[in-house]
Amino acid sequence: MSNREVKQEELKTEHSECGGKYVEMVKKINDNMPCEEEFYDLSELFKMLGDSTRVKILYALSQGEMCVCDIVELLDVTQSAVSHQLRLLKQARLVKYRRSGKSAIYSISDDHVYTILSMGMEHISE
Amino acid sequence: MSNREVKQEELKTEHSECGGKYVEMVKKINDNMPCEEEFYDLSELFKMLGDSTRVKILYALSQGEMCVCDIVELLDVTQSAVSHQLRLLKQARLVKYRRSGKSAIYSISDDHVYTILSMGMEHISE
DNA sequence: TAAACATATGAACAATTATTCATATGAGAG
DNA sequence: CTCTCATATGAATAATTGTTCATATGTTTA
Repeated sequence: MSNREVKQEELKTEHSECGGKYVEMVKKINDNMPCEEEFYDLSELFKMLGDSTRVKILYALSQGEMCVCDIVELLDVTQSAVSHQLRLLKQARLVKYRRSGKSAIYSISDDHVYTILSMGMEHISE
Repeated sequence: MSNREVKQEELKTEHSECGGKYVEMVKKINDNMPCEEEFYDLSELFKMLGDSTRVKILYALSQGEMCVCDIVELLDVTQSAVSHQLRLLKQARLVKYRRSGKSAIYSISDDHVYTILSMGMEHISE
């Protein structure tokens, strides 16, 4: 018996008495709940945006590709800190990079990132 | 002399030699950088979405308002944990609530939240 | 008013995480 | 090959944060 089935069983038999008004809805939602992994990935994505250094980096890169030393200069952050954060962003596939001589040129890896950022900015200015 | 002006001064005089290719662009971006507070607020917003319990709660509420015990049942989380997280979400104005008898009915506070969530879900399924 | 239920909250603990410092790697210039 | 610049990385530290447990608050019902 899967976890989901167990959960439904509980829904049928053990729903608290708090109202009952929502029992049906809850049952329905439960049937269509994204799986654990999906929620995990989603929260990991937002976690990446949930740090002001990283958000600054992403904002900068959203204006165009640039190398690490540009970012260091633009923001008020150590080279080491920027590099560490870029590694995380790269792992999360939010940015990509290429080497060019001594420099490493970073850029936003796809348009979704930019859209999410804009949504966020729109939201905080209401 | 403001911080921003100092920054620009540095840009003119101390830009690393790494390329120079981006100096002009960096200068331009620097002039239009959102302020520290804006970045802070933005990252705080995403931080709220950067936890799988909270994301689950928000997803549930995106399907319709419900009381705490519904959420507890739907997700696999303690009542206490849910309550703590709801407080944070409320503080961040991502959810609102009203009392109805013994229950507290929570709901998403505005459509932006839903949009950002959807964007995120779209992104992770590429 | 007492009992039962729904929710909230404070304190403690464990886990995660961002930054710093020191140093390593990589790449071009001389 | 050596020096210098650009970037990366490991270890240590400090701070933040999510959950749990115990208990408090608030609301209805008997």
